[in-house]
Amino acid sequence: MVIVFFGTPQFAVPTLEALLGSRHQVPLVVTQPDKRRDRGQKVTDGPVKAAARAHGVPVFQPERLRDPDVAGALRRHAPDLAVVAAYGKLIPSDLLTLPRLGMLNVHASLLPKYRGAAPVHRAIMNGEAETGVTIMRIVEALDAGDMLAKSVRVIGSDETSEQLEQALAHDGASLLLDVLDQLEAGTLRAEPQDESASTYAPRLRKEEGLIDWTQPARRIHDQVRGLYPWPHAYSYLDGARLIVWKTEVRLKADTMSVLPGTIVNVARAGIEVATGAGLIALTEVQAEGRRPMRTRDFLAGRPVRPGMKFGS
RNA sequence: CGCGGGGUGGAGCAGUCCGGUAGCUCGUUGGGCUCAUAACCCAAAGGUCGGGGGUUCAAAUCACCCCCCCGCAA
Repeated sequence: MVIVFFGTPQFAVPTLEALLGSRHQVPLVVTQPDKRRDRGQKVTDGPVKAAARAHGVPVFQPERLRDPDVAGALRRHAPDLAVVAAYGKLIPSDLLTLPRLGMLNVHASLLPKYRGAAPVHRAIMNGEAETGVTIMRIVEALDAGDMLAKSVRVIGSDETSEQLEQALAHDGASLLLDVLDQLEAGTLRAEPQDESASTYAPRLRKEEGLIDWTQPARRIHDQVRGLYPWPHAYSYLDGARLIVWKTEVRLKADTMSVLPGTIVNVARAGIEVATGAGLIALTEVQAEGRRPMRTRDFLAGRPVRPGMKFGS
């Protein structure tokens, strides 16, 4: 089949590469316009753009999908199908029917749960035990199309969004190839989503990284790994912001009298902080202007003592 | 030219404003103590102070240029 690919971030790359390595043809990759990012406002290629160029596939970066030349550009390739993986914007309805067989989406959740932009991060932050990938048809409503295939994946108790997302990206890539086989064989079965069971996983905001120490240790741990590596969890110590990269939940019940956010023990293995329920040990942190480092190293040059308190 | 922070033995930091023997915590190596240890005691090795030229009797420290790292913002 001739397949046009839509995608932008790292999550989409395995799917793109799976298609490029398959018997299908990908004549065009559509990705978000380059943005100035990083300090110095440099313009750098996004992951999908870089991957497409590395494979010599033409890249199309329309400012707006509603622009008339977009449909024309797609039509020129007479696609049988379009595959979307984390493109970053809604596809206008008049484009959905442009490919002969419509458009499919690789979504990183077990739909109808976690529709939206940040399904992986939200699943971890909510302490889910498992999640997965769903291949669905794209319809006008966000992530509401009929489901064609699913794969389930267990979430490790210390797994980060970065690790989980990468794993799901590969699950999704191979699952998509299966679906394409079934599509061609005519054996595909579509299952409608149960609207009443749907939940929404909105885009992450920076402020969600601020740690609320009155939350239970388990929940803070989920927040830290869910927001890893972006936008990351943080707090304030001695008036300076401290990014928290890695934590461990400590099951100690003898510190209930200490105010949440108070450092109760300083050890090489981690700075133990009182929370709303239990202790949490900070094992990898990053101070302002510094690189991320193990707590052991952080402590070598800083006067951190029990009794000090994190602000929020 | 988007804003700001930083680059000092292997790691993390102090010293820089007010130039003049490079320091702290840890690690490493050797020795000691101990039933034992991530503990403790003694000793040692290890540094072109990011790079370059400049000012000076003298530069980690002052002025200038460059490189690299980090956060914010996007």
